[in-house]
Amino acid sequence: MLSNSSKYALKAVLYLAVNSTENHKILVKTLSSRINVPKAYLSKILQELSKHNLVSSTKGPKGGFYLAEENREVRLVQIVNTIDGDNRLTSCLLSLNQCNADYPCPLHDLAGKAKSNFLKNLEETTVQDLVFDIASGKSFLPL
Amino acid sequence: MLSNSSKYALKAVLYLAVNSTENHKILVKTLSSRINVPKAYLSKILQELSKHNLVSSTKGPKGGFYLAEENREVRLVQIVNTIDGDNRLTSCLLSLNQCNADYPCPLHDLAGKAKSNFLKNLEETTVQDLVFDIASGKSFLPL
DNA sequence: CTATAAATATGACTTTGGTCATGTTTAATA
DNA sequence: TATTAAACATGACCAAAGTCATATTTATAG
Ligand code: FES
Ligand code: FES
Repeated sequence: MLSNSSKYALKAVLYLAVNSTENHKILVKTLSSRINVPKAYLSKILQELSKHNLVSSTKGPKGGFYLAEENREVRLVQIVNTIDGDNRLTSCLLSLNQCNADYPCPLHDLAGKAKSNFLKNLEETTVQDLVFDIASGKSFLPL
Repeated sequence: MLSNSSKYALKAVLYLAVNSTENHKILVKTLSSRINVPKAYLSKILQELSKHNLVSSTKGPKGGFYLAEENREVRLVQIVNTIDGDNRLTSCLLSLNQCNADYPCPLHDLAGKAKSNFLKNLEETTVQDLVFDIASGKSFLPL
């Protein structure tokens, strides 16, 4: 459903969302040990996210990664699509084509509703929304 | 969500369900061209399914693959689990642990219902059920 | 009983996703 | 302005999924 890489990306963004601000940046090294993702690999993922303006960063001493206000409005689907590519979530379960409700495969009804529901949620939900859930104790950040 | 291999497995089983009987067996070669899956690869998948008694086969001249009556009662989840392993469908979206509703990750509610719904459907639905849908024009076999 | 047609078993090859290491650029600070 | 601490860029390496080829076993039919 989601690749390992986008799981890592989501964990990293959520950790930053909860723990960082513009004047409290976080080092890759720290992030790595906190969310339990290999440092070098996490680095590559963060750079990709940074290039697409989904997270913020500054170089040099006192630098690090953080989430600016704008980054908190990012929708989850942007993160997933940036890492996994666009059609991982929209392809049909049986063929490799787009899923098409007018010409549904036998599994379409089994998963179709679930799948489109999930996709819709990813499109509608922002990083900030998830932070609210965490803050209110509705969900927990796995480390 | 599903690996390529299990997509192929499902397509193959469905094709057999619709087009084969005990005295109308189908060659790998034929199946391969009909469902558009590389012959050698399909072979390997069918052998795996056969070993787990999810499809039937006989060797030698006039041999081939087919679905016996018992095979039509197979549940989709058996096919997927045989090919993909057991926990591809039950793992959490963020961590690598089992998904746990009592300690939900931030994505759990987003996808959790969808995911468990899909899983439940896979567990409840038999091959035969899908054949009914195809026969009644509710769904279509992608080739 | 022999020849042949099929699945089956095994393993090698290829591609892709994931992992890591090394060097380069940028910014702070002394 | 020199030093240094950090992200950034690039590419090599490894493991797993997917792909294919070859040899073996089994059953039919003549
Ligand atoms: S057509 Fe196959 S999942 Fe929608
Ligand atoms: S706990 Fe993460 S999906 Fe359920």
